[in-house]
Amino acid sequence: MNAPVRNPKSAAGTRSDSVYAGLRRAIIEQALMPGDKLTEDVIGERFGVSRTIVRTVLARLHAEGLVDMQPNKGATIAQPSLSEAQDVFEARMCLERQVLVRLAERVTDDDIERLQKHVHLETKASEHDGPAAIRLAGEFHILLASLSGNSVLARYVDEVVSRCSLILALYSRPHSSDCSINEHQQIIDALRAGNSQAAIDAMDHHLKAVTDRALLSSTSDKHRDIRSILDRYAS
Amino acid sequence: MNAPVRNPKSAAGTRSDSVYAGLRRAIIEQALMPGDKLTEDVIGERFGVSRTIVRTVLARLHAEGLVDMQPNKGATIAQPSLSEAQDVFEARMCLERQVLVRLAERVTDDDIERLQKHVHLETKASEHDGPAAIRLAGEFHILLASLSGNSVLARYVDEVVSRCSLILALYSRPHSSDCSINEHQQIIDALRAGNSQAAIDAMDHHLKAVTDRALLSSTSDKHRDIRSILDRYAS
DNA sequence: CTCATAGTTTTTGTATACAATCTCGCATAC
DNA sequence: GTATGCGAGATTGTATACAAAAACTATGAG
Repeated sequence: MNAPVRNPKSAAGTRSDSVYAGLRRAIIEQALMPGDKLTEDVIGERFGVSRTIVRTVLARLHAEGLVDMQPNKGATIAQPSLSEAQDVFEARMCLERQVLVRLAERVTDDDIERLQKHVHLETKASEHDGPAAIRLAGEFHILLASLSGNSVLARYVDEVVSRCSLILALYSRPHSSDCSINEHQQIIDALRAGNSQAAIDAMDHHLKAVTDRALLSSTSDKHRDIRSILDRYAS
Repeated sequence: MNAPVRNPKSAAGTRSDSVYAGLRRAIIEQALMPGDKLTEDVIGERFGVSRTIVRTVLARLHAEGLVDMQPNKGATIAQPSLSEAQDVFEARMCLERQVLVRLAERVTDDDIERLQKHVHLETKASEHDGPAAIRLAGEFHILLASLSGNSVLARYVDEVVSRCSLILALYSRPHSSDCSINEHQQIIDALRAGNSQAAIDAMDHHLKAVTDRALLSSTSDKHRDIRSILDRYAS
């Protein structure tokens, strides 16, 4: 039923990793929308694991701010309030600035090339694959953070970027990526030139543009059936 | 066996919260030392809960970087490498600066008073209660972050400060608090005067002093028996 | 028609059972 | 004496069982 994936990545559980990855991707790509109910049985059934595993995964996603949990009422995709959203953006700005400060003084040609390659990927995906484009836009920032060489910074950036996907799903037009690829290119160019201040300015401008897109749209339907969606992410 | 604590705090589980709090405090106060084995059965027995609960708690502590987990080998109190330690300190510096930037422009007299009260607590504890002094020193920074009004910042500061306790346990003299109370007072004074730059400078100096205390001492014994320690934290 | 209510079904919280894996001691060979 | 296997016991990974709580449905009163 499920491929015997061996992902010797990091955490405790072993089988939970694939469920975690799938669910997370579904959220990031905005296939699952804020407010959607995450029933343990449903997820377990679709991914071919028991509730024990699902529960671990949901707790993890909750810790990252991607799902809300209420005692005795279960889990839903998080619906950050406007104030939470602002907090996330401010923290993100602070963290990504530090990433650029580090990168400016230690980025290698190899790093630049990887970044450039990623932007090409983004460009390609932007033309036909909506969901992947959203994910890739975020992953550019995650790649930056990971290249910075500070694992703590990398983890936190990963988290805030993911939460931003959620925020955009809530407050912006549906399926909008949170990044114009052009601005990513500007950051790379500034880094290549060794101009840390320009890179930071570009990032500031970039994130400010994203923040301003808060326009409050639909709060989603009552009880969507997530079964068919999960199937696409249970690979 | 266990007090029926009702802690309607935040997360998913209900009973797990008290185990989480107890275990966390034991780590912060350096009663449990880096490397100590955290056997699920032992913890469950001491806290009067099943392994299911313990497992949730350990996963949560792992996500926060306080415990290491290896597949099929279980959990131990985290032993951050020197490089991880540096990453934590750098992230902490970055986050706490932002906290002060925010505080400088919105701190109230009431906030100042709470901070001042906390430092008094620290002073009192420093004279007789070693473990509590360590915890209170960290909690000063957590209080600062929570007063900043940014929940994301607050959560991350909480995390890095906790990890710093661990780092100090590993690399500094045993039972040393990571803060001289005097420096906390300087930060309060700067905030009271509305001098944000002075506050940030004081914080920079403060954290730099902490960072420099990395001196690498003992890596702890092979297999300590944590049972008696847990009893003190299973209240 | 709206509201309240009782009973049924669904879903969550927790404990426990069982298999897979690891640890450690002990015997044996070299 | 050191190293190599082997086996008993301990520990973890996962599924399942069961009780408590919530959600839903349908019925009846006003």
